[in-house]
Amino acid sequence: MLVSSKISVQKSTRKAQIFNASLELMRRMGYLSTSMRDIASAVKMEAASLYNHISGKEVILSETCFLMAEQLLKGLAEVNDIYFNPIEKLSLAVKNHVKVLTENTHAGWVFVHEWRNLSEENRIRFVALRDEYEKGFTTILKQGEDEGVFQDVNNKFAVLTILASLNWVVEWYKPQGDMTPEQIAEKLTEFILSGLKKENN
Amino acid sequence: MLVSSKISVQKSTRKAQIFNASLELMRRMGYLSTSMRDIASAVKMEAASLYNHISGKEVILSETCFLMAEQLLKGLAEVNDIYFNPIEKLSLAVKNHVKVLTENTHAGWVFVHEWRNLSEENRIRFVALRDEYEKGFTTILKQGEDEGVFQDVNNKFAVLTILASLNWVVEWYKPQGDMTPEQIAEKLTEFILSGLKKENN
DNA sequence: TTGCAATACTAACAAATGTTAGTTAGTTCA
DNA sequence: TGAACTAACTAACATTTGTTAGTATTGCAA
Repeated sequence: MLVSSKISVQKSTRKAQIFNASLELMRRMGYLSTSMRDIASAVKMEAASLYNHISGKEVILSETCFLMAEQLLKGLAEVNDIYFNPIEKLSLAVKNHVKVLTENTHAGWVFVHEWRNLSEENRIRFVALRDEYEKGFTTILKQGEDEGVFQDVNNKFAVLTILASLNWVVEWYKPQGDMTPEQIAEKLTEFILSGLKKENN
Repeated sequence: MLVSSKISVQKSTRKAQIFNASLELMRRMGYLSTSMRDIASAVKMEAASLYNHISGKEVILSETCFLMAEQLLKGLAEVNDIYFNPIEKLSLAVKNHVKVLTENTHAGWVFVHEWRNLSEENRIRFVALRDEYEKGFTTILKQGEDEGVFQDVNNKFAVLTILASLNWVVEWYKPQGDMTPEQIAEKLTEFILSGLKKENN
C-alpha cells in the first residue's frame, strides 16, 4: 500500500462524524451551499454546538484538501524514488492517484471541486502543493522522453490533460460500481499510454 | 465555421455588458460568491437597477449554460451528420468542443464549473442535454469499433475520460497563450487517439 | 412640447449565514 | 464531595444576500 488513509479510517469521534456528514453534504450540495445548520442537523445537534468540535466551517474544507494533497504527494514521491522504468512509474502514479481519490469518495470530490473556496492564504498554499504534484508528473514524462519511450510532447499540456482525466474519476466512481479502483487505474493508464487507435499495442 | 457564437458577438447593449461583467466576475470568484452588488458595481449601477435588464441572477447562469450546450450539440450533430470516417469525426468533434469553450473563455469556464448551481428544474434539463452530448461521442466511438479502427474499450468510460480532458481546457487556455484553439484541438486529438507511447504512429 | 417608455436611483425587506456569548447538564477523577 | 472538563443548548449578533416597491430622470417619438 503506497499511502495510508486518515480520512477513511476515522474513529467515530464526534469530530469525525461531523467531517463525514459535512463531506457527504458538500458533495451533494457544494461547499458554499452547505450551511453549518445543515451540517449540525445531519449530526443531530445545533449549529453552535459544532464549535465545540471544530473551529469553523473552513477547517472542514482545508483539512480535507490538505490531507488529500499530502497523500497524493507522498504516493508520487515514493513512486519517483523507487522505480526506474518511466512506464511503470506512470502506471503506479496513476494507480496511487485513483486510489487516494476513491478511498473516500466524498473527500475526493470535495478536494477536486471545492479547493477554490479556500481562504486566500490556504488557497495559495494549496496551489503550491498542486504545482509540486504536477512537477512530479512532468519529471516522469521527461524521463520517458529522454529514454525514448514517450513521444516528444508538450509536457505541461500533457500533464494537465492527464491529471484532468484522473481527477474526473471523482465524478462517476461508485464503490458499488462495476469497476474497482485498480481496474479503473489500469484502464486509465492504458488510455494515457496507448490512446484509442487499434494499431497501437 | 461549424457553429456561430452568440455570447462572444454581443452588441454592446446594457444587458450584454452585464453578462460580460458577470461572467468575468464569476470566473474569478465563482457563481455563488459573485453578488448582484458585485455585478452592479462592475457595470457602474446599483444592484436594483440590474433588474431593468435581467430578471434575476440565475438567468445569467442558465442562459450561459444552455447557450454553450446548444452550440456544442449543434456542432456535434453536424459532425455526426456529414462525415464518415470515425477518426475524422472524432477529430472534428474535438475541434468543435475546444472552439466553443475557447470562443468566450469566461462563459466556457462558467459553463464547465457552475452548472451545478442551476435551479433544480434547469439542472435537470441541462443534464439531459449533457447526456445527449455524451451519447453523440459514444456513437462515434462505437462506429470506430465496428469498423475496426478503434480499440474495444469501455465506451462510457472512454467518453467521460475524453470529455474530462476536453473540458479541462477552460482551466488553462489563455487567448494570448502560445497555442491557438486549433493547435490545442490538434494536440488533444493526437493524445486521445495515440496516447503517449512512442511506438504508436 | 408633450407623453411615454426605458433606465436609473433610494430604501427597504425577509431570509439565510457564520459565529459568539452565556448557560446548563453530564461525566471524570482527585 | 466537589472541581474541572466536555459537549450540548438557547439566544442573539452583524452581515450579506437576492429581490421588490416606489420614484426620479432621461431621451426619443408624436
